[in-house]
Amino acid sequence: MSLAIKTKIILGDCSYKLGELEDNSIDLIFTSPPYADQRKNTYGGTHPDKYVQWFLPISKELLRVLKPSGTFILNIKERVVKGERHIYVMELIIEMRRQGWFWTEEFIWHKKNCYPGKWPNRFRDSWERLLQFNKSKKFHMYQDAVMLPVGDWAKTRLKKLSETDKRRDESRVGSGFGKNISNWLDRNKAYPTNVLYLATECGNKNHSAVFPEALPEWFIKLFTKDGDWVLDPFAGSGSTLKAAQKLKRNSIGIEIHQDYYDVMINTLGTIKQQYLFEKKAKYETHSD
Amino acid sequence: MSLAIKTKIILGDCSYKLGELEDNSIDLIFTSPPYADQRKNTYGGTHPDKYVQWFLPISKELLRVLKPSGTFILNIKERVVKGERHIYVMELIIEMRRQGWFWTEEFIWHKKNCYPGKWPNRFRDSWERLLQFNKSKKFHMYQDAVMLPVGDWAKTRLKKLSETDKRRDESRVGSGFGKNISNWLDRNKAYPTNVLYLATECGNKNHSAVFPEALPEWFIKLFTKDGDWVLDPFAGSGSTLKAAQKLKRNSIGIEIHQDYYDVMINTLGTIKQQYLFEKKAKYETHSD
DNA sequence: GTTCCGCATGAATCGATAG
DNA sequence: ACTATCGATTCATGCGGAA
Repeated sequence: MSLAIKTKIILGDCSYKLGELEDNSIDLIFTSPPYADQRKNTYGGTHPDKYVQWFLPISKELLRVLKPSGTFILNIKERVVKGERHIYVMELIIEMRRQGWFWTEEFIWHKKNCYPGKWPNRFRDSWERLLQFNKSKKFHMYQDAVMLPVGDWAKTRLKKLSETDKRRDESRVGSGFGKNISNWLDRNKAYPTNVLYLATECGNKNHSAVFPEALPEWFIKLFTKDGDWVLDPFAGSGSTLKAAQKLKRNSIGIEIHQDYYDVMINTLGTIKQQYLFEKKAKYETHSD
Repeated sequence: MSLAIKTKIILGDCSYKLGELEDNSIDLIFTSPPYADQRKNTYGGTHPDKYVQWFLPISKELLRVLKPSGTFILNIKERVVKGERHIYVMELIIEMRRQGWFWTEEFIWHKKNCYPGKWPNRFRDSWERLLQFNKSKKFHMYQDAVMLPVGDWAKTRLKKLSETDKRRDESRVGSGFGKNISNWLDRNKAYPTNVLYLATECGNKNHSAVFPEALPEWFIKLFTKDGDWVLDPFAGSGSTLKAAQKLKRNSIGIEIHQDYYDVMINTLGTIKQQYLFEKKAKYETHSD
């Protein structure tokens, strides 16, 4: 038994590939499916009127693979169609509840930097939904893992201190000084709210992510613990998996597009699908 | 003819009192109806399951009284029922669209200071919906009225512009200087987004408002001009009407509760319902 | 090494134009 | 009439090169 963390990437359509995963095996699903008719060049693009119909079979599979104590976070935003916000997200929530999901909460991602533009009838859209669904009303939530510094005054000081602390932590492990710092930090921490104020990461990489790594990171901390299993059925460039690795969680990503798959293989250093099937080992939950 | 601004307050249930208003006469409806089961002591308290059914006749009347160029802003947030967010807001949006409303946009009120509290399965709720509905796709919007000072990005640019301006000033004294300045001022402002980051007003008063005055103020600036008509069918302590007065808009408030009605009468110095009926003058759109 | 500046770029949306 | 494509608009961010 080692403490090795697994990151498994599957190339293919999650509509089919989810069938390979076992029942009640995933602790957190965090994903951002392609929005309706968006990203046409990389994904097919689903018409807004058919979006719910397309997504429901997938969400049914997600319900199957999720542990009863697990959580599903769905990052989504309805687009504007003919001057109106389309209602497919509303309809999806209603239909997923019929499917057996509990719609526990709606978090908001308030984007620091949103897309530019000016229109006579509309301002720039600077927020997205992070819908929390659960399989049961008893789910795991580790609130202490995402506590925040209190107030603006503390924020600036904490930033500097935490950076200093990091460096010290690397050079001198267990010097006793870090403990003082952490005590000081604890006293100045508060629980966050259901609004996340984060910037998008844009213009840095070949395949830029649709959300910053801090987003999955926050939810992974909140809803899982070390060694738990995280799933992203629309893995894209792998932000969710990267965050999971960083936090020592096992993870599975499914991605239909070869380019993104390659990016993940190169970036994450993973157990590939081939390995899985050659060994006839599914994503076993025990460690090697 | 004077430029006097009218503020009219009607005591009664808006389900009935809206019938007294003329068709196509209101430029902006801004309201925050009693949330489901939330204010049992002051209002009847509508059960979440019957909320849509209760609200639809009211929204039908609102559709009638609104000008085709007008806007309806609905401040609402679904409550948690048995560990889940209830879906009555989703259902309401879908049903109001069937009624003929366009669901143009969803603004978010991101609360700077939200209610304290701690629960094992949920963080504090720090946002509310501000649903924008329209009667037609051609509605009035005065975006310049709500422009904001630009952030850090502009500061650098501003520096450069002022330098350019200086050079121009040196080479051509007097000519075109004013024009440059006005460009400079214009560029100092940016359009806002669809997220409003405002603090709640702490309940220092007897009848605390459910939203800060800055909230209706922002939408009144954005969707009306001087002398337009603003309606709040759930006027409460009168924040909407106060903002309308301040901005020189005519307004009508309907309030079912005597206490709140009295507060408004004392605060706003208004034309009362009695006056209206004695004179047989409805809320005429011409000024006195 | 810093700081500063320029520049590209993003889950966008509208209106006009073309087929 | 209905869909498809294109240009214009616009701002926070991060990167790279320069001072």
